[in-house]
Amino acid sequence: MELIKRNTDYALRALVHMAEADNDRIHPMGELAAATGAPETFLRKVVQKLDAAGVVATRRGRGGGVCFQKDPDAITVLEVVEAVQGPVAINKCFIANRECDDRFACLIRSNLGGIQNDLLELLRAATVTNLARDTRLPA
Amino acid sequence: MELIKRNTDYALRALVHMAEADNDRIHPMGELAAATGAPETFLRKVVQKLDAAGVVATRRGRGGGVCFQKDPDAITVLEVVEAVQGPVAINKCFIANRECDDRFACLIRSNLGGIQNDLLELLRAATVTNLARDTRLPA
DNA sequence: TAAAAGAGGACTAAAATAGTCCTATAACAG
DNA sequence: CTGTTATAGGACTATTTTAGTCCTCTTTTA
Ligand code: FES
Ligand code: FES
Repeated sequence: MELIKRNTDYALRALVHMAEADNDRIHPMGELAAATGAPETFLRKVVQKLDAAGVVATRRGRGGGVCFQKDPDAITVLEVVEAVQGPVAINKCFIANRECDDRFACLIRSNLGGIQNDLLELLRAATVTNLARDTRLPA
Repeated sequence: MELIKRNTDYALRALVHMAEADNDRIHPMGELAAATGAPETFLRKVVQKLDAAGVVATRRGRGGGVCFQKDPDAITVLEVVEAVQGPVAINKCFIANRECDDRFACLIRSNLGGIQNDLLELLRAATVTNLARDTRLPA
């Protein structure tokens, strides 16, 4: 099982690419598709979601493309994942309030709850800028 | 996206049920199916994997069923998930070594690596016994 | 030795993921 | 004011994963 699906992977690659090719340049989809290895038509859909989430902005027409709407420092991995894939949860019952019948219900749920929170925190702690700089190297 | 799929959910429910109905009793599949709400034929497959992983032991024939092979204190959520669903990863490249072309490859991977480890640690920290006792209540 | 129980493989159904295609709309250059 | 370049967005399809069923076989013990 992978937490990050293809669409989010593409999104992260695109954002990292944009963060590397510094500043406020506008990046046409074609460039992003080439840079990420994603099919352009598919990447479009992904970027549309990032746009809807306010992570990037897009412009149509000649000279159009994609640019950051938020500072890449402030874009967390969690918000990218949620924008592109939808909610992240350790178990179904943390997304919709189903799957719970009286007996097991809240023992498992309440104890997994801690893990759920920690998981989200983990994803919230990493930003696009983090991903774009190799943190393995000494500062 | 849910980290824990139905099969693992059933497995955890069954294990929690066994841990609650204390000691070394042998639990027939029918009982576990009723207790978990899982279709019995499906639960069988799940239990077989727990068996293969050495988490539980099974006995055939009259009076047969399922019992713990490991102390429920020592059974981590991670090992249940891995036994039933297979490997857990934040991204595909942490399972198989694909999906990586030179450019993005290791920046993203190396930085997500930390999250990957933390995630596994999180799942390793919780045991079946933990799940069976409501940790919200004061000690 | 028959009934009760799990083993295991082949199969099917449903849902999520990944991707395509086609038409429309926006921006700008000439 | 029109053609070209670009994204928007919906409908569609293909592939893969998840979930579940079914049937036959073996083990165990009353
Ligand atoms: S809320 Fe999911 S098993 Fe109880
Ligand atoms: S290893 Fe997965 S994107 Fe580089």
